[in-house]
Amino acid sequence: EDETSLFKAKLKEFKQICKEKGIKLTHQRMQIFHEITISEEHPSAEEIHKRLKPRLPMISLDTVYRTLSILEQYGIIARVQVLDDRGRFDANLTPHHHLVCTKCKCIQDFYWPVFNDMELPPETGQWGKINSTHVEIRGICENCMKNKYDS
Amino acid sequence: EDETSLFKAKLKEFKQICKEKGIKLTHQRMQIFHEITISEEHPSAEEIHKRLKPRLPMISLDTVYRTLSILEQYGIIARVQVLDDRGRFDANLTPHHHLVCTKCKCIQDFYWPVFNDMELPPETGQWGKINSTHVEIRGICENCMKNKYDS
DNA sequence: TTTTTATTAAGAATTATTACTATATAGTAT
DNA sequence: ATACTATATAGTAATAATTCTTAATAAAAA
Repeated sequence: EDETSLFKAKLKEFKQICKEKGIKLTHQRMQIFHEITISEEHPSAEEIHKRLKPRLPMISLDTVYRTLSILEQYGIIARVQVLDDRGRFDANLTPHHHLVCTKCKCIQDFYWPVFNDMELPPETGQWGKINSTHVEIRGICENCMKNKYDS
Repeated sequence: EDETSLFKAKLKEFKQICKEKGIKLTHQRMQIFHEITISEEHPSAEEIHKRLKPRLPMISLDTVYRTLSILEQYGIIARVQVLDDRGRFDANLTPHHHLVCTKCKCIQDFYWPVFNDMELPPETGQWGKINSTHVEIRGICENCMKNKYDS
């Protein structure tokens, strides 16, 4: 399918970067990269570790953390830090924004081309070198609104 | 000056809320409230604790955390969570946005009325109840750019 | 294949934050 | 002003997320 080809392209890019940067291409790294790439819900390191456990029973949490940091460092994935929660990761690098539920802490992507094309206010021009611009909307998701009398 | 009168107004609001909510107005709380209100650089709990230490040598870090949580809970201050860093706090509740340096982790406010008045993309309408919309720009601040060969 | 060097697993250490508990204090009634 | 009661505090212990340490292992280079 399309998803698979997208993943293959990403994997190729990943292998390329590893070669360029002299990073060893280990089985664990490939698996972690795969897991983060196919998932949509911005998982945490611990979540990824849990998902890999059945296939890689010996994989350590530290390796997951380390690998995610490296992927982030080389711009292959992005770190999403919202709320007072654990760090979470996102392999979607196309310009997008986040809807964050302050109750269940779910994160949903949304796209906003009109925003992406906007000119930033002049005061930001003197600040330094801008790398990313991102909108974070906080609120309560529909699902939590429905279950407001829970717990 | 103007700053002082602004602080006085905020303090009055704070006292009012304490009275309404049955929260006791302690010396520590007033001092913590003062410190967060006069500071511009979104200090962490630990930073506030450090700043209060000379005046209040016995103040515990736990009290600072607890008080900041209460202030946040009652909407008197806001929590700013960026990067993989500790939580930081902001007494500026007027709609504003953040420039975040990924190197020194400094946070600078900026204002963008044009953005505030924009209509959000339709897909966000179905998501749930929106409480806040905030732009986060990441990059390297001018100061870190200058000192790029440091450390 | 052998050597070199980076990476791994496991668990210890660290850091930010929260919980616990006996004492102290604010707010209120006396 | 004094006493009372509930809440807040300091100090310390506990927890949770993340990073560090080290000996063993695996990938890339020779």
